[in-house]
Amino acid sequence: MGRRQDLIDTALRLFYEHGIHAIGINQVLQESGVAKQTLYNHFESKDKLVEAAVEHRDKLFFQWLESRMNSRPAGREALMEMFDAVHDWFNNRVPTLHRFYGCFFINTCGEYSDPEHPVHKRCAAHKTRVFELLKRHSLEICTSVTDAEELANALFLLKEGAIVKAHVEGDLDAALKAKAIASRMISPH
Amino acid sequence: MGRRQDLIDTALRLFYEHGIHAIGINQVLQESGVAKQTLYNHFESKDKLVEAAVEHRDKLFFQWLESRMNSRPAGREALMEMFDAVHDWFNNRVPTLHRFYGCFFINTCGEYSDPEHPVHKRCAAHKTRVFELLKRHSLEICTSVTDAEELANALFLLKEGAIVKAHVEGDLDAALKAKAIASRMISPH
DNA sequence: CTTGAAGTAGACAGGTCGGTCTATTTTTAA
DNA sequence: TTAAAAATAGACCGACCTGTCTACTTCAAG
Repeated sequence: MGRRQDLIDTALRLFYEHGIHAIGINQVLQESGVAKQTLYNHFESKDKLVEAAVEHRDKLFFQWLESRMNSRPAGREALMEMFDAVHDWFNNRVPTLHRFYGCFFINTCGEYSDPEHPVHKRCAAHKTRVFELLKRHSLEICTSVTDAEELANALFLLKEGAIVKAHVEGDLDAALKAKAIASRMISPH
Repeated sequence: MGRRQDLIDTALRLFYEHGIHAIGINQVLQESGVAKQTLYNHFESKDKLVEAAVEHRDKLFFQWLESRMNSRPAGREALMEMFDAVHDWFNNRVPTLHRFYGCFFINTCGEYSDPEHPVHKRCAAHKTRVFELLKRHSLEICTSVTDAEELANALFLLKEGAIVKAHVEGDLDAALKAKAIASRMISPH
């Protein structure tokens, strides 16, 4: 793996569980077993490590979601699969995503509220990427681009809402409820 | 107002904008113009001040939302008004809620992920309170309690999703898009 | 006028923060 | 085998952290 990746993995795990400003560089070093100078050979500052952790989470999450959706026929079934996938995530059945502590990107934007900050921008880019994935599948079952965008938007909001409800209120069935709503929205097509 | 409220107001403003762990007690003291000992006369620790800030935000936000919804006839119109209200919030037209930095409760849960932590619990209680408000109005236009709960849940998810989209992606029209979706969901009733 | 509560200013304590530096050891490749 | 590169441990820096303590001031109620 290499020390660089060890640092990113450990940092991501700690940042995700406790928040970024609550975790010091020394804790990342101790838990990863890497020396301080090695960290600063790979990253010029804590902020750069944060950026790398966000980028890594983006890759992990997006690839997981995309492959889950690709396991089903494009369009309606893939879109429904998204809700089953996040349901598994909420209920800690996806080890690669760690234990569920809400959405890392939402949480991180709570700590980096300035939309011009590189960390915030990376979080925004992740969400946009997921939205484009939904839009791609929505196009399969919609008669116009406008309809597809509206459907993708609706599904996106339901998914984000479910993440929030699952994390803040501890509602482990939030994804299934969102799926039921989404199902009703698509079926009349 | 009194020093205690000065501290809560200042703490809430700073916590909301920058996150809780990024703000030190000394900064709250400096910006509020209160002495350190006075803070520790009113609050036994920073955590208690955080709790008070969350409680205050709950009061501010809920009273604002409820009064906005009460300005319209109960039921469908009040529910639609919710989306107009949060639209104003996203676009910084609600001074009492400060400039928009996403949902303080969502952001705070990102920093206090343990669901047993008092701060997390207060955030969850806030969301539940809002949900109950939606349910109350949903009951006005639904034929069964089950239907009302499902409608309230759908509207809740759309609203939470819109908050996330507005904050993370900077989509200032997220509330209006959510409203359009909600409108289509209610009209067939 | 006095007494006591509340607030102020600021030093202080022990610890952690991000980050730099040195000196040593391990690893890698020529 | 040897020289360069990478990683190590850990001291060190100045700043900041939460929280305590002391000494002084403000001010209202009796």
